[in-house]
Amino acid sequence: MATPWARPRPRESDNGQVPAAKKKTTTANASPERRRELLDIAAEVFAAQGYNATTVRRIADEAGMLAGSLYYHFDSKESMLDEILSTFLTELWDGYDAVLAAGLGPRETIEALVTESFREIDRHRAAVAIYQKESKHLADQPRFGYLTDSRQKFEKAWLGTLERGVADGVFRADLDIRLTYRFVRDTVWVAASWYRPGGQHSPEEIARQYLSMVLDGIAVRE
Amino acid sequence: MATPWARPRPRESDNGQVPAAKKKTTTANASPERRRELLDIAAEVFAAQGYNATTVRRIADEAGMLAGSLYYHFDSKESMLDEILSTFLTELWDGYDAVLAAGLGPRETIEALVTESFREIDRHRAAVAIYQKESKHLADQPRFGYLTDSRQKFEKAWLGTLERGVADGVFRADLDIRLTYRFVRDTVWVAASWYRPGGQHSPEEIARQYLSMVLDGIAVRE
Amino acid sequence: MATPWARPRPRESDNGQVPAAKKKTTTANASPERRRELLDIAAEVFAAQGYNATTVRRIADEAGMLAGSLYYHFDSKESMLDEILSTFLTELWDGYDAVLAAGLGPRETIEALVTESFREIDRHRAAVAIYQKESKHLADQPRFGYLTDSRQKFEKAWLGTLERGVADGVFRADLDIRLTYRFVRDTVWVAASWYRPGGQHSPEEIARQYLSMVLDGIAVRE
Amino acid sequence: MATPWARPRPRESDNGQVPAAKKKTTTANASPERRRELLDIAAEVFAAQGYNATTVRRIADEAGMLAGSLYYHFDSKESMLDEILSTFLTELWDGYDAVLAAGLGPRETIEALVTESFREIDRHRAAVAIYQKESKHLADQPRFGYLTDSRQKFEKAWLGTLERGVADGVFRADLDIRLTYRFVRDTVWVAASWYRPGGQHSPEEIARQYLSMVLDGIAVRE
DNA sequence: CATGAATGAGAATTCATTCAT
DNA sequence: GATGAATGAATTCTCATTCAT
Repeated sequence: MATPWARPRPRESDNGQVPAAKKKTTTANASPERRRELLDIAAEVFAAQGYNATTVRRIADEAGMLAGSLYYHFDSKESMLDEILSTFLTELWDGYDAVLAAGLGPRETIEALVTESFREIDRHRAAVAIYQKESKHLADQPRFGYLTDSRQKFEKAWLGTLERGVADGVFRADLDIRLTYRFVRDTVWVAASWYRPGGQHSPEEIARQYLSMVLDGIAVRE
Repeated sequence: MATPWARPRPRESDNGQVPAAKKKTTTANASPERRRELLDIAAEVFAAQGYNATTVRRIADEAGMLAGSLYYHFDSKESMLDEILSTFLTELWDGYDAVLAAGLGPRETIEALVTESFREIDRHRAAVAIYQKESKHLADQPRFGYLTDSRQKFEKAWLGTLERGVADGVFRADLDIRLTYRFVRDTVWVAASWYRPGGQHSPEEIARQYLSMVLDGIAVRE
Repeated sequence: MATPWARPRPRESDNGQVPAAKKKTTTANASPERRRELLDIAAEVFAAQGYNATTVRRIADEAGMLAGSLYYHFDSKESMLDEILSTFLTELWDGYDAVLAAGLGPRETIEALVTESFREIDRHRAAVAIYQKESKHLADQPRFGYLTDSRQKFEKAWLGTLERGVADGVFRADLDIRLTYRFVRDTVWVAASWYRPGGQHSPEEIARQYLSMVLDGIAVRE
Repeated sequence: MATPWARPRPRESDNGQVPAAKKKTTTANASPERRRELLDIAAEVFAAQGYNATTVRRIADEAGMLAGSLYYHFDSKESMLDEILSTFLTELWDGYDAVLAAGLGPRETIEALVTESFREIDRHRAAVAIYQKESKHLADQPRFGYLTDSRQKFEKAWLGTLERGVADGVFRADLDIRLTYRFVRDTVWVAASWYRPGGQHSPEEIARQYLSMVLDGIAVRE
């Protein structure tokens, strides 16, 4: 499902009237499966070493090919990063939008968003880790403007839900609401830095424990 | 005060057997104040752009000198990073050790550690941000082994306190203790990514709100 | 008809001693018409962008195929260039030789050569443009030695005619004869840089005007 | 003297309000003499091999340094080309403008322009040769827009003078005036391809002979 | 202390070319 | 005949670092 914040990134056909021969046949010829494979490899390395510290050669090594060969599939190192992040965000918003459209109460919405977030971390661990580390400075570049768009929509969704919860009396009113927002937000996403798919806890189980802490605190109630 | 985890980092000579002689006597002559100034500038840029993405020229520009001139003050870009991080950790542990030596109860210890952490974030924002972003992959290098040491000591302090709290019945026993540890740890440190010194809340005030959330949760108690 | 200056350019085997065997039987199987088409396309692109700046992919794009597919028809990019130039020169010399064999007077010979030249420009505009831009540095390579041969034969024909004209008293004797040669030669060939076939003037008309200027000058005779 | 067509290419200081440290200290630090030296070398190689076919390493070799070292002096290979061409055009127009401002008759203006052109060829042989070979396709790029500007101003000056000459009855009226323009223009500039400074003829002498041919033709007047 | 001019080891990227299908 | 996927060498450019002045 198309989400409004995701800029349309033309992949295959850009033309329509262009004199045929002009389209840059360069990139994106390859089969989607191979692209996916290579992007998964790249994401893993980016997440582990950081985007800048990752050489194209390293990715190619990991994929069992030569550095130059990657350019048959992708325009540039940056476009790999781009595709990794935008694919992740598209799927994330597919999930979030479904949650937000469900018309749940504030507490249930927060619960559902947290759970959905851990599911995304489970599915896109590498992309999430990259997002955490790189999004801030990438957002400056026009190409990655959608990161800013997403961040804003994200804030609106979470902050709005928290405010609704305070208004409804289900969340404490004595907290700085923006501080609370950051607390909840970070609480969830930082998990990407240590989470390993296939561990002993399912994403849902982790979500449950996190929610328990965030909602009820870690102190024993006297 | 020297802390046990901080390995003695020789500035000039790293060897141990070669008396001296050939060493490039160049570095580290400069006045300590100038060093501090330059390191502060470097830390700011490292934090903003990431260590790898930061060029030595950029730092020099910011300091109003030419890239080569930095090498009068420092051996290398890496040694700047090293000094920034180790200085920060030394001060952090000065504070933590004082807290841990005070013999407080588990809840009070957690409160004191969180408060101390926000004070460190206030004082070393840039260094903390760098630490967050870079420490994981730096820890591989022998030179930055102290990062691993610190991390372990850190885990022992926090995790131990939490366990003591569970045993004492002041923290909930129904939570996965390691998950809880990560939750609290991340909750505090991630703040460095958005915290700006001189904002409307003092570190102590932020600590209080965070503690309130972490300990009691954000949901209203019925 | 084979012209003496055109070295016999073996297509398949360039050696002379190795019988055959290992040769990549690939190339030059294609139908002559397809070859021609592709060479015309290539010539157009070479002329427009320069040989070096032209990628094999660009040519393939323009021909509606993939870069690799060109290698079914040609050994290499260089061999395309080679064939374009040698074909042009072969035809040029067919024309020139006919003129030179006609036994005309110096002035009529010059007129006929100029006219023939404009006809060649009309027919091989792209090849002429390529020749102008690239021949000087290509001439170094053994493969393109025939460019040097052609240039020398060319000089002999034109310079000789001019000298004969001076001796006969139909051309001015007060001019540096080599300077005059270059003047006339360039005067004709540079036209390839702006000439467009199918324009308002026929090659013969352009030749007439050029000749009028070259022979009589642009100033009004008092 | 500043000429209107020459876009102002900021060299040293771009700022004024920019936060100081931001200015890209990268390039153009070097002493003007060294820059000149290197540009002269580069121009020579560009002229001989073509811009595209010239590697940065080749230039560096010729200059006795490593390829990377060139980047202390220049931003890029392209910026070298840019500086070579714009310097040449600036000087050319200094000369042309002086001629055009002198208020001479059409014939004398043409004579002066031709003479000035040969002087420029004498002084900037390499730049002229580069201009001839590369200007057409460079003109597309915005960075080299001034080439188009110059070409237009050039055409206006020469074509206008020719038209004035026809009107005044000093040039023949029976010639296609645009054809004549190209004839004269090319006649002069193509000389750059064979001219070698320090040869047996001075630029003025060559100009005189060329003018004699262009104005009076090469045929003996009966 | 700082500058100016380099070095040299990569880095990303390009491109002609190959070859199995 | 043509495609898809690679290779591998070359190219431009970057940057930490050095060092004589």
